[in-house]
Amino acid sequence: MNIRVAIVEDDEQVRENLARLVGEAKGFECVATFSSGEQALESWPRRAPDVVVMDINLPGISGVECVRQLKSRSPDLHIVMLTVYDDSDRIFQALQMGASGYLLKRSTSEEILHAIKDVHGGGAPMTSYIARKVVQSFRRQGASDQPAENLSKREIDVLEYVSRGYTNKEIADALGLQAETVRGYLKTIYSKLHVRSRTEAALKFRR
Amino acid sequence: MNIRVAIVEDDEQVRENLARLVGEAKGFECVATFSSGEQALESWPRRAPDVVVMDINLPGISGVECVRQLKSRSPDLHIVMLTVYDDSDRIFQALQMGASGYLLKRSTSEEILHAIKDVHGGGAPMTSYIARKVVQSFRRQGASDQPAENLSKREIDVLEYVSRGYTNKEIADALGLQAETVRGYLKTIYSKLHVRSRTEAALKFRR
DNA sequence: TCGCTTTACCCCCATTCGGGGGGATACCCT
DNA sequence: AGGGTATCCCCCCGAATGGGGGTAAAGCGA
Repeated sequence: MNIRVAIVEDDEQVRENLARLVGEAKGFECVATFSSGEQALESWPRRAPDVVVMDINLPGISGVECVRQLKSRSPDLHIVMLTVYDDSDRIFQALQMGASGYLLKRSTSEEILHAIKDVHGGGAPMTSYIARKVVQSFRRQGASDQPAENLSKREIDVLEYVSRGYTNKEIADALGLQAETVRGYLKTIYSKLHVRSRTEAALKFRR
Repeated sequence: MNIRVAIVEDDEQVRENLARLVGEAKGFECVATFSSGEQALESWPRRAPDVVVMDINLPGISGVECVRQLKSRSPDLHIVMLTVYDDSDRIFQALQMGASGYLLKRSTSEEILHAIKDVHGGGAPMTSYIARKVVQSFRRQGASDQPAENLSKREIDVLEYVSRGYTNKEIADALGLQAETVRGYLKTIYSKLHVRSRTEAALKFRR
């Protein structure tokens, strides 16, 4: 029983090479190749592949978004992302969306086939370099869960209103402050929570 | 055993009248009066009152905010709000913050004493006029819980990114759209969810 | 008394956002 | 063929937001 593999990759060279590698290897089978996320989502085979090898950097819709949609259709799908850079933000996003493994594009043929076999068996393959990035991403986000309480009383007051969808002016009215003061608190809240918008802050607070 | 009552009301006339009413009535006792939310929060008696009568419209911090802070200190506190207008927004806010009852300022002495006795016994007294406003508020907010799914596929895609704290531009990149298109979707999302900001939409989506 | 934090306020500035208009396809249903 | 809906794009505008500075008083522990 071959492992059925699909490939989503815009670079023709890389795509062809991957397809040939998978097609010729014993125990593997390349059932589809796509040059964009849109194409993959449109022409997705009725009989789903076992593993998808997906470029994280696609033109049009991103690899991360493509992962999100594929996983919502086939939750059991195993997806290996291909990355060129140490793009830890995107790596973390893809993790959240349900990707299982990460490879650098310059991996060897053996590493690639091993990774496909690995995710198919439920593993989470990634190079040690990528693994370190992933750990860093998790730490960055886990770190803000514990010490979320180095916020001052007043900052928490403000955050509570933010997390109810209030505007700065409404918060100022509710707390008897100037709108400028509320903005001042928000700035320190953002830096303490490591976020860049009120929506992110609200979501982190209402975790 | 008297019902221990505290009063928070900025208008001296109203405050005095209420204090006298409560102080002279059998079974009631006025243990504190405050002319502002700030004063109430600062000088809150160590021995908490049973019931608080609170003006919803205070100078400085609002009655709603005062309710929020008092309830976070004493969750068992029963609070009756005094309202002059048919301010259904504030009424609903105070409800969320933990107030129990609502009175119009022009209520009779009997109505006021009855309301205090009522909340003390676990009731939720309010005039029929206010009750109707409350029901309306609930309907406005409950209505958007059920038919949250008249959103189109694409709108849900956008909303999912919004509820992860993405900006419009980031969403556009992820979905392969123009930022203007994302804004267009957001506008219809807001009207369908009856919200006015991405933060509110995100919170409602992640209900 | 010296730092330190907290609270509260202020300025500028570029970008983003929200609300109001439009459009243009395309599809489905009747 | 007409009505409805979904998708995608565009304009304007004023307000809100986020990021960068800053000041100053009050409180607190060392």
